[in-house]
Amino acid sequence: MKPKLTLKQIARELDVAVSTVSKALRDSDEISVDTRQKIKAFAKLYNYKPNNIALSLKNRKTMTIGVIIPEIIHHFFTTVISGIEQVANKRGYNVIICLSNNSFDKEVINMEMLANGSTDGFILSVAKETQQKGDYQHLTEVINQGMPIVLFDRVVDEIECDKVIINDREGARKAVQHLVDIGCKKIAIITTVDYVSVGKLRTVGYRQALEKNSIPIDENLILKIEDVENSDEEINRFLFRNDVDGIFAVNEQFSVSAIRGLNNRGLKVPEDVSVVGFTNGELSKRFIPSLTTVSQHGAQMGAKAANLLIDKLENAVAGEEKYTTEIIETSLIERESTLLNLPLKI
Amino acid sequence: MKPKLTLKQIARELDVAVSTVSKALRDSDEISVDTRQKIKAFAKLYNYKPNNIALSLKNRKTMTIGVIIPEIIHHFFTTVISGIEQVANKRGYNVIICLSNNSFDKEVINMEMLANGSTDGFILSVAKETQQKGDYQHLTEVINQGMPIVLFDRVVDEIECDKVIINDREGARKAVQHLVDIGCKKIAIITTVDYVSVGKLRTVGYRQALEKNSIPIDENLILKIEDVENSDEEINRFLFRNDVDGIFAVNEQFSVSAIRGLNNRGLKVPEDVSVVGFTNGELSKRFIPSLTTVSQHGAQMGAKAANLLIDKLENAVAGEEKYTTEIIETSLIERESTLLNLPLKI
DNA sequence: GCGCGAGCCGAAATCGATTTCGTGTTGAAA
DNA sequence: TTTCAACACGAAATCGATTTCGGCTCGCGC
Repeated sequence: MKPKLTLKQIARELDVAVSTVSKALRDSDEISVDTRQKIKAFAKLYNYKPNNIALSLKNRKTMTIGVIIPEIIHHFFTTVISGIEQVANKRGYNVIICLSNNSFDKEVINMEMLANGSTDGFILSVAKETQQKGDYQHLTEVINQGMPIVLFDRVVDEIECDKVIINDREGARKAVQHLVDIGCKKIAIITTVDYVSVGKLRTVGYRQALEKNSIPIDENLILKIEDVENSDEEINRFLFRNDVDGIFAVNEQFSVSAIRGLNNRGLKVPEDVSVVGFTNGELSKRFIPSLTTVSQHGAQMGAKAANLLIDKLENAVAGEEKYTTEIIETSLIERESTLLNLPLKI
Repeated sequence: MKPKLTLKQIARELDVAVSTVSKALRDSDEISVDTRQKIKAFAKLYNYKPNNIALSLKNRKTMTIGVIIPEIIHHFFTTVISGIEQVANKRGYNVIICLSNNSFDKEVINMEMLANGSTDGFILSVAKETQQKGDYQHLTEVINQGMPIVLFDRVVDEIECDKVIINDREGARKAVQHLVDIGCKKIAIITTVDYVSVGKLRTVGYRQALEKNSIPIDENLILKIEDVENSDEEINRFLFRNDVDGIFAVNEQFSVSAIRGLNNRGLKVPEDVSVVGFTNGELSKRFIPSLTTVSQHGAQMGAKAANLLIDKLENAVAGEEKYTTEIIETSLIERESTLLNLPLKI
């Protein structure tokens, strides 16, 4: 077990000064070619790598970005992470990921932990509890310290910073329009409570689509799930007391719960009822029937967020006060859950 | 935008020495109670937080652990991460996550990036390409530098270090035994190529279970998928040329592909064929029929790995050379895909 | 009144690297 | 021979915090 090689050790070994070694390794022409080659050869031989911590301290930047997400269970977030990772690594940055588990406290703790020198900036999607609470002090504090933040997906209007969101309202509108197009008359929505920003927006899109097609909105057909853990029974009861021919569900879980509920009632998808979901995850692709769904292009979102953040980091002085909000458009992926009598496809 | 507060600034502001401030904040009795209170009050007021980078440099430890996983798509890995995160945070450590995307090169690059001071140790599951290549230099090098490593799931026998694995062979055996118990006679396995360690072990478990029950092993019923991306057609063809009444698939993807293939042939699960999968993910829980599956207890695995690593970090001098291999037992979760005529349940 | 010890505090080294500035040597030009 | 520039390299400050060690002041005892 050899402890790691430092500049000082190289200097001692070669009987030169530390500064000489440093300069030689960075190819400064202040150092003679001879000495440079000798030092570089030595360094290569013993596999010298500069200590990142020392560099971070000296340069006052860490070259890492912190990502905080509510949960990793949702496939959507994993795709976003992939996007962030790709861009960050390409541009020379590391990525630290922390989970808030949708807890306000853990979100705050994580941010504090990372803000004290560990990262140069943040990419985050706020916890459900944080949205409910409406307390964004930890965000403003970090921003005030001069750390750039990029919010994505679950964003906060009150905070001024770069944001990347998907067009939830329009995505929902497209989904419902698709249901209308294939002939559905009684379309239900299974959504979340309103304080979850994306759920709210998708509900708005649902209403707009119906209005546009002059379909009266039946408030009984709007199901807002409060307790996500036990959504199954609630959805089941909902489907037993309402007759529908189309369902728009704002996530994968609700979609399959709906299908199961319909099955319980003896109804089949897509023969009796058509279903459109949100989030193009494994579940949607592989379910039987495979799910027509609104794809959020998570990787693209992550890439965008990373680019925004790094741009800000590297032009810290230049364009100070301009914040942008990027909107990622969705696309509807048609699959079996809204098709009749078509050959199976994935 | 106020730049962050440092000890030096506090010292200047209060007209004392830097060392006094430092000691006061750490409650050293070298400093009078008066001064201590004054300094602490000031620090609290201006929300002073020590710079982690400086601490890392000084203490020669970063209090963060690096996690490198092949892919985040598999739900299994996300559960492991949750387990790691929980333990690490509880014990005061940060977690950096990097993805290798199953690429050998990216795995090496990530490790080098993190090894130079960013982390105190690693938890990793090696990339598929790395297992295929059999090149583990990057691992030995890091270990030689005195950095502890914990390998999990896809481990490498040639490397001496702590390991956490699940009992793949036994898990597979249980799964196949279950198929035998419910009356299956012709049981197929859909598995991976042999260089993926876990796939190989699960195949061994399959063989053992059959032998134990005196069922002759039909090599035609062993399907090794090479091209995971396009496994669907291969599985489909396999099911058209073989008559089976039970299928053991080594991951979720293969399970649902199999069910789809059976449906294509007009066979139903579980009425005509029973299916057992591996990995207790969202897909298994929510699929219709929901999948009987071998649960790997990923969170438990991650927690174990994190504890092993941190133990090693904190007893660096004491127990140097003792490496343990923890085995996480699996459990079989019975669901609809192996049940006949039972009420739906999740 | 002097000395000694306790109580408080400050200077400086340290972690590992970069960078500015200074210094010594050499050569050539005057 | 003197002087000055170019060249090669070294010393030291710096980033932010900790910690050792040394020193000052005051009070108390003799």
